Amino acid sequence: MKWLTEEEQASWRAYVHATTLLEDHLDRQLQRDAGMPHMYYALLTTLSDAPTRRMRMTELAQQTKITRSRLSHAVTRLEKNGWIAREDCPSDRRGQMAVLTDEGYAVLVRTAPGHVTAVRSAIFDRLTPEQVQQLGEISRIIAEGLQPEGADLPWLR
Amino acid sequence: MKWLTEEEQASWRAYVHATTLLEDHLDRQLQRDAGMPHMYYALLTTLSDAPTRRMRMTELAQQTKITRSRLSHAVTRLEKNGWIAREDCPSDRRGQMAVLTDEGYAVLVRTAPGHVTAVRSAIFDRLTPEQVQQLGEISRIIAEGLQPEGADLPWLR
DNA sequence: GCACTTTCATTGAATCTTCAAGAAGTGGAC
DNA sequence: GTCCACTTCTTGAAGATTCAATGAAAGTGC
Repeated sequence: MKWLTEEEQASWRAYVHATTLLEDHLDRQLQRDAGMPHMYYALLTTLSDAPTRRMRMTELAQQTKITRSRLSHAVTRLEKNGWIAREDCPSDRRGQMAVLTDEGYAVLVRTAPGHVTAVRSAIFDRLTPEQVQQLGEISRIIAEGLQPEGADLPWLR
Repeated sequence: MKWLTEEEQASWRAYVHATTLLEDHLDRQLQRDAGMPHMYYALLTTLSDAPTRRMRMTELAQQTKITRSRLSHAVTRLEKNGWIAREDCPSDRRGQMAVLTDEGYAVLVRTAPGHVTAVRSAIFDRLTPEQVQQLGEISRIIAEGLQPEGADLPWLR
């Protein structure tokens, strides 16, 4: 059993603090300005990047790294807001498509600038270009290690 | 209004993915092995580092970067587990101390190795020493920017 | 002492997440 | 075609978090 070195402990503590504060900060910013938490906002942006602004539930869950259950609940809520609609999947009768509505897209258009500003001022305005690159690389390594990668293993849970 | 560059976007996406997956992973590991989510575990470890294993509520909230409200609810739950006890603060009658019980300490002793292993294998075993240092530095910069620092400004909320 | 402001900590309601269970469809073996 | 294992998505209940409001004590100015 190998413990953490002093340096590792310090980095770990700093990481936990930073992620806690940042999540809190962005959730609050988006709750105030867009009426939803950050994860819900991420669902909308992910959909908006999809070819026809729609995606299978499972794929949306995979791309946003959340469980299907969580996604189901979230979509139910966003559907009530009129920002997402559900459609049957034409090729698989078990499937559902989540569709970004025009109204949902409008919310995104309206709130994206404020959100980008929040992200910028919390992170990118404070980091050097090298650090931005390092953050990306480190994040990719960590994320990679936590994903089954192995294609069709149970991807999460 | 300045948008994010390609590189910034990529780093941001990777960061969100990594933190989502990691939080999920550690919450699950600790829920399974210690019967509590990561944040609750962090409360116990923070207390265990304190001089007499006790701390004022506000200070505990500050050190763990959470709101007092969240802490109140968490301590209520951990009190039910018998892992934390509340004591009146001798010097300030408004105050409460959260005390790590022997039972709570025992849980920590029993589960710390497994948790450290989980953290190691998810992060530190995958990063070079330089990257560990970079992660710490980047995290400190981000955390610093999100804390009022300004001493007695409303520190959070 | 007295009014006023601030701080400490908690509470309840609404919201969000997790977990386990379950309904329905798919696809392969035979 | 039938059986069986697997995938897709949803659901309800339990637990966690947020937000606004509150009571009580401490500090401040006079």
